[in-house]
Amino acid sequence: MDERKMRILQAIIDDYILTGVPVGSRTISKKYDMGLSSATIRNEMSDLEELGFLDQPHVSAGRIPSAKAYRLYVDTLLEAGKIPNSSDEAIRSHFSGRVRQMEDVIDHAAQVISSLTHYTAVVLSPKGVQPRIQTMQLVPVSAETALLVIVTDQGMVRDNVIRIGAQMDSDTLYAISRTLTEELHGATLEEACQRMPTIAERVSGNERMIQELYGFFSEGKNTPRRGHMAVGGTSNILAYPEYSDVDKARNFLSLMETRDKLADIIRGSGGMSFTVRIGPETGVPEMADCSIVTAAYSTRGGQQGTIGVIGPTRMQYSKVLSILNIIGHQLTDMFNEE
Amino acid sequence: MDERKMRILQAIIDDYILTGVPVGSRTISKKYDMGLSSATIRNEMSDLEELGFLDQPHVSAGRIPSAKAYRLYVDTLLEAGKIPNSSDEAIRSHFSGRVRQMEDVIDHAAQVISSLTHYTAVVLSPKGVQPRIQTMQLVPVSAETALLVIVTDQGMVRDNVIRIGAQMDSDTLYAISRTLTEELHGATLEEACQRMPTIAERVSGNERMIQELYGFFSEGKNTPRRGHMAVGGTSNILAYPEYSDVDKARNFLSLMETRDKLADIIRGSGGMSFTVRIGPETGVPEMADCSIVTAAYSTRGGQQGTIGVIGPTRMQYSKVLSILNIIGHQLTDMFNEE
DNA sequence: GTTAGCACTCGATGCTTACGAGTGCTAACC
DNA sequence: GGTTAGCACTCGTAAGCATCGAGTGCTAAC
Repeated sequence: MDERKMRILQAIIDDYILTGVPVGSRTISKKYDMGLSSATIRNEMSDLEELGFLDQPHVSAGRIPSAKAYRLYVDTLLEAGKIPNSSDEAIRSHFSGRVRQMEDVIDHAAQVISSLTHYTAVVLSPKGVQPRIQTMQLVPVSAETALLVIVTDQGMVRDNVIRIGAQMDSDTLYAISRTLTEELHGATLEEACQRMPTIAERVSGNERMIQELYGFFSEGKNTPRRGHMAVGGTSNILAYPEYSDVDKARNFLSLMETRDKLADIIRGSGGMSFTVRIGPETGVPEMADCSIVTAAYSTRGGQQGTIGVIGPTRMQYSKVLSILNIIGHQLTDMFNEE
Repeated sequence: MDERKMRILQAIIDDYILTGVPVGSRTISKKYDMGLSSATIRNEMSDLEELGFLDQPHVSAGRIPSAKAYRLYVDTLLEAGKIPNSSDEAIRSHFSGRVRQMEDVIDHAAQVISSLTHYTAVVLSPKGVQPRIQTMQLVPVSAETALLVIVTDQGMVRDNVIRIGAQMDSDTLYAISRTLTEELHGATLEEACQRMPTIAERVSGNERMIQELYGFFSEGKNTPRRGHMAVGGTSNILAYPEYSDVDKARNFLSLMETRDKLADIIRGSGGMSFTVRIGPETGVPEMADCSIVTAAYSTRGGQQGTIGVIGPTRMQYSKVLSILNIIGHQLTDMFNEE
């Protein structure tokens, strides 16, 4: 695998990413002036095919890069560490200065990424360390219900309507809230469950509410909540001829709709700062011709969130990596300064 | 337009909805035993075409119902008031008894509707009367930020992180919350804006917070928040041959992604309890071959929410209407009992 | 080692033909 | 007069077939 083969392979990948059409020897020798005739290229291509870097759809078509080729290509990109930070400013301007809910930011990020890349974008809210309760507060809603608001140490907010046994005024609820915060400050949901007996003692005469709280905690602890997830640009994939087959497209799109499965797939990347999974590497049959690129961002407290792009294997990896890099940093900055 | 024509038209529509293939005279005379020969049917079909109820893709194909035919069909359905309540129980069981956030219910409803109908479902949160503030509460989040929770008279919850000028402990925030609730109880967001000067006086020394509150109110009042919207089963449309054309499918899907536009379209139905818009009646070019069926549900306080189904013009109207009817009632019940 | 030349492959394109579903019309029938 | 059998006609679809050309692999000359 000498340097010339490398250059030729590079050219083939570039061309194929651009056009999506199998590329022939003449194209390479003319368009990317290598100073070599098509016949020579042909010989090299034959070698590259033997090495497993190229596939041939059929004899009289050109070659297309194999997953192995993309892998090499991407590894080279990543190793060189040359993820360009082009147009950094332009991208940053997509996020206005207004302080917002984390969820809004996540939704927005998915929009921005998908519209910049023209692929499908997925953004997952941070997750990692078990969140710990910082403050609890009950807000009266109606005679029989109250809103339970929990602020975690990560600054995340979670709320849920619960039934309270009897009508209580705002002050009573506040008093209970203080007690709850006192007892549960710093606790994970799991610990909160265990401490319920103590709570029940201190807040006596509210069995109904205690029960609801318990239900809420244990539900929260058992369903490892995937947190918030935003998906943008699902229809973008249809623009690529790889998915002009309606059945394939439908499979893909319905996968995008089963949020839990999708979240698992995206999270499958582990906590690496960058991950690129190419075609079969994704391990998902519906994504045999897709690649998934993910990047991590983090919030204060070390929780890790994931942003990702799903596109055809012939994806503009370099562009995607650079965009994810910038937006990942952007998000990290935003969540840390808050 | 005698009764026999009506029966024939009915049969044609039924068959076309079922198969999606232009239906010929022989099919009608055989499959739906009318006691008439295909020749007679042919004559009647010719008449029906002249009347504008049938279209002919080309000479040697069968006929397909026109939008006018569907309109007649649906009107008959609706007038007869015979929206069947079949399998009511089965559908109701999809909603468990647990009290939940309105948003969860809405998301869930979209899932249920799309999986029952196999079309695309849209659910919009209630809207109508300007919501009025019932309770306001500030919950400490970090040194510089607090979570502002607003409960409206409809039992809706809205929250937003705001910056507070200085560090304040929970009691201080609670005291301010009480003042805010006192001053703003029963106010719309618009009125809340106007009353800010009074607030500023009573809560002096917190310019930063006052400013943030004002920003929040005026933003909320100006962007007529579309509320929450859930979409389910967008990929279902691809199962119908009408959308096997990739370009068409892409247009449709990207329309489904531009949430604001979609919300406008669905809301375009007004507050009617049932609406059916067929093909061109939708007024949306991307939906020329689609129909939109909507139903209303309501919360205590008379706010109106909308549930809707988007599918091909040859939609199973009767089934869809019945499902929307049941789920609409279901939602109304759920939101009223709370 | 490189390259021109050439036979060969095989999908894509386009044309012709055959088929058949379905129509409209006419004439006979009840 | 409504109904129906019969038949010519239309037109989209599928199948068959020749053609084209992009691209290859191989060989022989440079």
